[in-house]
Amino acid sequence: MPVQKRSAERFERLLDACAELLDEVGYAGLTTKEVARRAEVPIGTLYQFFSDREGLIGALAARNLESFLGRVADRLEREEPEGISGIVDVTVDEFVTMRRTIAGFGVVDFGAAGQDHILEPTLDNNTAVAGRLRSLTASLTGTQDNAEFEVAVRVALECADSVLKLAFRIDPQGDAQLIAECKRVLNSYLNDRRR
Amino acid sequence: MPVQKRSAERFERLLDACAELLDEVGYAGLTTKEVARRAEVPIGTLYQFFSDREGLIGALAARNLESFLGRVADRLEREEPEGISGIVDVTVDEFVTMRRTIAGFGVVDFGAAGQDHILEPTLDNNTAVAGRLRSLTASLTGTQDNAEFEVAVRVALECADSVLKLAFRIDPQGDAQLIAECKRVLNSYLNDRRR
DNA sequence: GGCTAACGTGAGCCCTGCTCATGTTTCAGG
DNA sequence: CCTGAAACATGAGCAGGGCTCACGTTAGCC
Repeated sequence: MPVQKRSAERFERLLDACAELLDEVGYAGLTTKEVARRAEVPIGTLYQFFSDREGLIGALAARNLESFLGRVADRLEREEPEGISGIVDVTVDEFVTMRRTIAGFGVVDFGAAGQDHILEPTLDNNTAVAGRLRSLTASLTGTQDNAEFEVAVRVALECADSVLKLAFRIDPQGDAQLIAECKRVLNSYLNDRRR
Repeated sequence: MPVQKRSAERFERLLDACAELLDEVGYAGLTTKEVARRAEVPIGTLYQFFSDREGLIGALAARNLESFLGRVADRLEREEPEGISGIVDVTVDEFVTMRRTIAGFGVVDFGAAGQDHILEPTLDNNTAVAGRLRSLTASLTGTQDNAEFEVAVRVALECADSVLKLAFRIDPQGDAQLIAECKRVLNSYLNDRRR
């Protein structure tokens, strides 16, 4: 991570260029040379900030995650939704909104497929996300924040991620029916689990 | 697709080598040069059978799909399981078995992530799989094979795929608790849906 | 045997990820 | 203001990957 001011700007520019390019050419088509060219940063500088191509994409994923958690935390605090389905609504809707508005979010969200352990070196990505989400929601639901609950959140997160990916594969704006189905899956599962 | 005998053998050897290598070096680390070397086939010949690297992996995914559908169809016919949860059991268990025994299955199953439309050019992979699974199960359940049901199968498939991927990320033999959770998700969702 | 189409081959082209030797800038402590 | 060291900047070039293509070999029909 850079500490000086110009470096920090370049760092952000590189992430922005990376996100844009992911939307244009996809994960496999992304080249570090083109990212550097877009950001108007020499290739050597890119490699001063990021260990390698995966590190670059991982940093983008981390930025996405922080942004997502911030937005969800804000809305949960403000709206204090009721019960599981309220939290599911907020979380899914916020994910959908980001998917529609944040460049590259559809390709890497919190970590590109196949490529893991980029957010926390010892955890796989969605586990890291689940951990953060769990501490966010446990207080709201009053649910015991135990091992059972942890598993439930992890499973729910995997399902949500995959069904929403499907929703956006069908329709670039996100197929409404499938977004509704996503919530249905989560509600059915999480409600059944509480017995 | 090759037609002569020696070619057909080489074709299979290439897929086998590809599957092995995927387990060893992962999706990103797979090189066509190494696949060809392993299969003792010149690199030019590989490109006579497969349009490119993705075509090679796509062919492996197609072979996996046929194998999976064959196994599931066999077991469903033989055991005639009761209700939704019976079918879920058989299907998930068969997937888990293949995941444990078929080389490369954990990496590509029916199509590597991010990379789509390799089984059917117009459909995304899991939609193609869902279509095949649907015609397999519709007769058994007596369920109307309608649009509603199609959506349900697609959603269920995405969830199953992602939760099982998680189960095998946690434990190379497949975490038993998460495999159970996978069935739970599917049962909760599919039962709730029938109302 | 002759002929054509299918199959077989691997040196090498082009492009990519990444490095590294060499400079330049920043800034704390004097 | 000076000075030194640490942080930052740079881009030619290397290693290695995907894929091609011009040229050889075989299969199988007449």
